[in-house]
Amino acid sequence: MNKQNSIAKCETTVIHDDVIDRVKEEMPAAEQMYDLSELFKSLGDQTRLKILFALSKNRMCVCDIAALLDMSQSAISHQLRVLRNVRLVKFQKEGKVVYYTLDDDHVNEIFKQGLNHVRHR
Amino acid sequence: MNKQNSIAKCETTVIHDDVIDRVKEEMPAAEQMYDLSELFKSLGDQTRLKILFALSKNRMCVCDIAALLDMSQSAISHQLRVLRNVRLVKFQKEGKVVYYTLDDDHVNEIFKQGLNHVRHR
DNA sequence: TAAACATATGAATATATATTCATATGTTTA
DNA sequence: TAAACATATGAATATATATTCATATGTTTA
Repeated sequence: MNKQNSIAKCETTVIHDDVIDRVKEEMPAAEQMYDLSELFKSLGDQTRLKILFALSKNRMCVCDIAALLDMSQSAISHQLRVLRNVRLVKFQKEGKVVYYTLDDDHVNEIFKQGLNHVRHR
Repeated sequence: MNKQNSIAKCETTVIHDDVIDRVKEEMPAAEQMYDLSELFKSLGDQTRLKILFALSKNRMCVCDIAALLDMSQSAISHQLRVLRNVRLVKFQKEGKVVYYTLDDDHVNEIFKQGLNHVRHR
């Protein structure tokens, strides 16, 4: 009841119906929005950012990354899975060692833009 | 004890000490990493992405956005605060209405790169 | 000035997620 | 083949966060 009221109230006092209609049509498909949010979500964590930054310099095995970041092997492995899921990293097995690398160069571009924004205030 | 053991074990079996040392030096400052992760974190949510996308098309007031996304005014207001905190949006008051706009063009660039990645598989 | 209104915000709640712990899996080597 | 090892992963836990609800704040208008 409270919810209904406030929505009704809001709808009647909307300032620009025309803008809302137009923007609604231009809004990207729900699935793309979802994928995009998953991608940025995966970038929104210091541990994963550090992993990606490290991999942008060199391929590294799980144990290397754990040592670099002073974190447990398990924690790194879990985070690498997140990065794999959004295709930010890929890996090659060499014996029992698994080497991770960046999947493509988009990451570096996104990084660059992000740093631009952060530095620019 | 378990933790100590596993870290010690890992350190002795690290594959590339040289790489680790070098990458450690090249790692961006902790504060930049933090800011960057906060920026991407703010992009890692569908509601906020939709808000940003909408604002890239037109300035809109809070009530417009709530109507567009079919969400409560409060929810939108809370999310706008997150976006303000990372300087992705700014606002102008006109009477009792508050119009929000994108703070700069970086967002659009980051968006574009993100969509490239998502579409490219 | 009082009422109407747009927005902001604190507290509560539900949900998502990062890390740990224990252990499974698969490969190499003695 | 058994032991050593690198990595992956499920369950548990602690913490972060999105939304709701109630209400405060500040502006306009009757």
